[in-house]
Amino acid sequence: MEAQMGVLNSNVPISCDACPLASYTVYGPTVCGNYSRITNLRKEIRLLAADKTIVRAGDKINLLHTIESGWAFQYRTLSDGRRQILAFLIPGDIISFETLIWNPVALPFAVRSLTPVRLCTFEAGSFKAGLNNTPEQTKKLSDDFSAYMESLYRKVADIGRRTARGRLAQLILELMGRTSLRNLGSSESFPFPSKQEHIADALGLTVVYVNRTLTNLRNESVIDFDRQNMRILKLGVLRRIADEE
Amino acid sequence: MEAQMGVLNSNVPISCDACPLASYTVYGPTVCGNYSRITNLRKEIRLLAADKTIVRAGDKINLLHTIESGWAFQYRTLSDGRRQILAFLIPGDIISFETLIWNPVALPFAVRSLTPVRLCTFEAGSFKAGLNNTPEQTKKLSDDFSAYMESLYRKVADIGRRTARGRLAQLILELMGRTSLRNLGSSESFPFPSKQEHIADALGLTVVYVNRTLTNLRNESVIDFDRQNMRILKLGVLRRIADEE
DNA sequence: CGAGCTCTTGATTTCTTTCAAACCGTGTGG
DNA sequence: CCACACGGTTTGAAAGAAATCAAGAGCTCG
Repeated sequence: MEAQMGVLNSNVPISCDACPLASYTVYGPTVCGNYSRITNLRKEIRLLAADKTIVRAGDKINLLHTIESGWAFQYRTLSDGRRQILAFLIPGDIISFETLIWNPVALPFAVRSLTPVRLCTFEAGSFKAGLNNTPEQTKKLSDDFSAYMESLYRKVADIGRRTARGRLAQLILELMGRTSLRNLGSSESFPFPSKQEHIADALGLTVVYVNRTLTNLRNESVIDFDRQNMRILKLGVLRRIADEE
Repeated sequence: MEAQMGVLNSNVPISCDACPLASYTVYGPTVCGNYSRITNLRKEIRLLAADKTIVRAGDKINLLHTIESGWAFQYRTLSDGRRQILAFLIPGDIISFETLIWNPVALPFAVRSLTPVRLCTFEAGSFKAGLNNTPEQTKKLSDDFSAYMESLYRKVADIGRRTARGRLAQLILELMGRTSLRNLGSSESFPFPSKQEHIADALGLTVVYVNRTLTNLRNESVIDFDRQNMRILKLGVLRRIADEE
């Protein structure tokens, strides 16, 4: 299964300089110049099955997790159980930016594995201290944080103002872009291991309606998909839908 | 009009230690111990009429604004003009947290005045340098940022998962809480100078439907309101609606 | 006093949900 | 190796929530 995610299939920790994802992480620049600092700071590698809690909402975490393989997602639940997914996390992502900026914080969301995941865990304090303050490192941190905020704000606008088709198109394009940047997929096809239920929870829709909308797009040959992959057949059309609907 | 907001009605800049809102700002602790530092850092006071642009989306701002009186709001617009309000800003709020954390950033949202506003503007660089790093100051920054993020995440979940009544109740309670913390209102009544159109844009609804929902709650005697104020008549009921719907 | 907003209400349409059932692939046990 | 159970997907029919269209009422400000 991990092999399907295209990263690693062994349980043996590797040093960060051998990690194909290292350069994409928040600490990428630090790893490049000085990888042993990071490797030494790593506390452990955690292996988790699919659909397991990684952190709970309200936790005061002093650990910092990076995803080495597999997908996870941040979410909140309402008192009656309705769930809203705030973001999907893919290999190279950090579980919680807020912990990096100010710790310890009571997390405003929970995080759960979507597929089996391998997590690199660090202790927040020493980790932050270990981030050398090169201009590159600072910029990387800033850029990653900005991108995260940007996608969060966009999400509010999308959910608030777009139709189901538009939201879906936005989500597909966002994940296409993010997987592509990390060499996990291309603009034609990328891994998308989530169930339609997760898509629904991410877009503020019901599973049934997500299915209908997805099926529409498939019937129009805009996209094609199965349990594990999303294929974009007409990128232009998808972009138009994402922009206009 | 500014008098209605309960703060100031003169154009004359005052020193921060005389400002009734100073202790609520991000630099509150710094002002308390050392207000002259902040007052000296202040570049100018800007006066703006209602419905004027404060910053544009994409701007790389190196100025940092704090609201001294009046309301403003952060928003994004889609390509076809649909608008989503991301947050209302009230006296004591900072226009853009991101600028405080990492600058200069291309702003992921625009900000516009809702009522006439008085802004205290600072240069971002010197301002950040001027924030002395007392534990209190650090904590205040951290707390404010956490609260901001929390309300952002909650907004995603609310818009994605709640019914119109639930969203409205959430918004009213949030603003009740925030104005109350700053002595701008109470749990019974607080200033709420926005048009129903803004409420609609904040909740991802249409004006017409906001009006109907608002009218419902008024008919049920849960709230009462006019152009400038919101009154909560049955706090318990409102809380229940906010929680369950 | 009139022009122009904003708010309010009614009628209708569209989008999305809900409920229900069938379908499909996969893994499991006999 | 087949039957069955299970979780996820798909489809249909009907109900419900929210949007749209349209017009009138009420303020506010020049």
